[in-house]
Amino acid sequence: MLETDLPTAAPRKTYHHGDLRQTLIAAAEAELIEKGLEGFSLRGCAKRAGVSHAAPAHHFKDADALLSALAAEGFDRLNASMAEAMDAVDGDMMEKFVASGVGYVDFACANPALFHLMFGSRRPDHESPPLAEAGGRAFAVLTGNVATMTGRDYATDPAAGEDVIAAWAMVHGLSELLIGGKLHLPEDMPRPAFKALISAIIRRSGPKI
Amino acid sequence: MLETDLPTAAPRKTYHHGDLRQTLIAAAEAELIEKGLEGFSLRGCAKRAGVSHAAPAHHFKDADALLSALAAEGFDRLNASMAEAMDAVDGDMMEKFVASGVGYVDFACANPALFHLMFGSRRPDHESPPLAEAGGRAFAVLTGNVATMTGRDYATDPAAGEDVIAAWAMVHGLSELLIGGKLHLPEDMPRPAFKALISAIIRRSGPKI
DNA sequence: CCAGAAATCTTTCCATTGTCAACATCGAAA
DNA sequence: TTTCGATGTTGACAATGGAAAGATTTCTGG
Repeated sequence: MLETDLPTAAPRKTYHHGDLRQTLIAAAEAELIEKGLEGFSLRGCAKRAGVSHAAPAHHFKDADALLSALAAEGFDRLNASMAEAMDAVDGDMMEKFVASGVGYVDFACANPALFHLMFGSRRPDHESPPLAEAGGRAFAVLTGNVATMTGRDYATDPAAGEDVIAAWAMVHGLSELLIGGKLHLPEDMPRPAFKALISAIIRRSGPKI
Repeated sequence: MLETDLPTAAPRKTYHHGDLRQTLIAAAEAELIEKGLEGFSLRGCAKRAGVSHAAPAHHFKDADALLSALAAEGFDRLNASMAEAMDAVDGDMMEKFVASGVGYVDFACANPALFHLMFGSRRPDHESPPLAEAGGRAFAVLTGNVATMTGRDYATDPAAGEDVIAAWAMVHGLSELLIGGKLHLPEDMPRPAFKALISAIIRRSGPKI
């Protein structure tokens, strides 16, 4: 194992850390990436942050609360990934819709452990306001896109439901299968080919307009 | 909490259990259903089976090996659910294809904890022969259906890849979102309406023939 | 039928983990 | 400056997975 740039203990001068809360969230992500959610340990996070094993308790009620905060941050980054992908495209609305889906899948592939925490775990408290709101914003991107394309509003028009569910299920299923290693794509598949494949598949799920 | 029919300790007469291996797998599923994968404990399984906490070691290398065996059983039951759904339909191949997808989603909804173990956890050893083979059989159902409909073989024709991936991603994404509580379908949605919705969405992912 | 071997189960022990309680240190407001 | 809340540390506890060693039963070869 060579040099890693993941956060690690850096002996500090002051008794107080200064920004332990944020440091712990970063440490939790590093812990998640290295050990996976199954091997995640709160004491490991504390060690990475260079504090004693009980220090996190002053910032997070328990280990799950720390994971909740990390998951909320994850949803914000997922939103950013989708927004960035949409902005990078200037075509019609359908193209932007597909691009946002690619952004969703890209985020999952780039952050498998985080994605798994966000969607595949009951450890974070998904009802906690910060997490629920961040998740709601991601959902809003999707419903907004569908509304723009079809003119149907998810909130008021039940007919929009099928479009929204289909689109979300498709990008989510792709993400889960890819990061779960269930799909064995060619190892050396170039980025453009990968993008084209994902885009074509996402297009199938899109609303018929 | 009222009466439960989940396996529980039944004091035994003999020193040897008789069929501890299978009993432990059943106990593991009960443990999973009640506590979730996060709260799963090997000692809890042993208690359910009515044996000491170290007894499982004689049948499973470690806790993950027990989960692997349970996951393999899960894949067999997933296969059965898909096969049953297909057999219950006598229409053209597309209808059977859609039915198998509904069987996939139904299995997930009926066994959320097991499904999560099978697809959303790194605790089972997915390379272990029993598990890998059971998973392979499920995959074969899908590729077989696509081949029957389109005449393209996944193994030899790369063009079949998109069809297979799209179909699998769609049913898998639906399953994950439904059991993750992310999709808020009307609580009282009747079974026929639910089935129609799922079928319509699966149809979108199907091959164009 | 019987003695040894193998399988199965139990008890005991240990390291790790999350959490709690008690105490120490620091900074900011009164 | 003093006091107090926020932040950090140490020590303890119960629960857990796993290893080691002993107890009990079953199997197997003579």
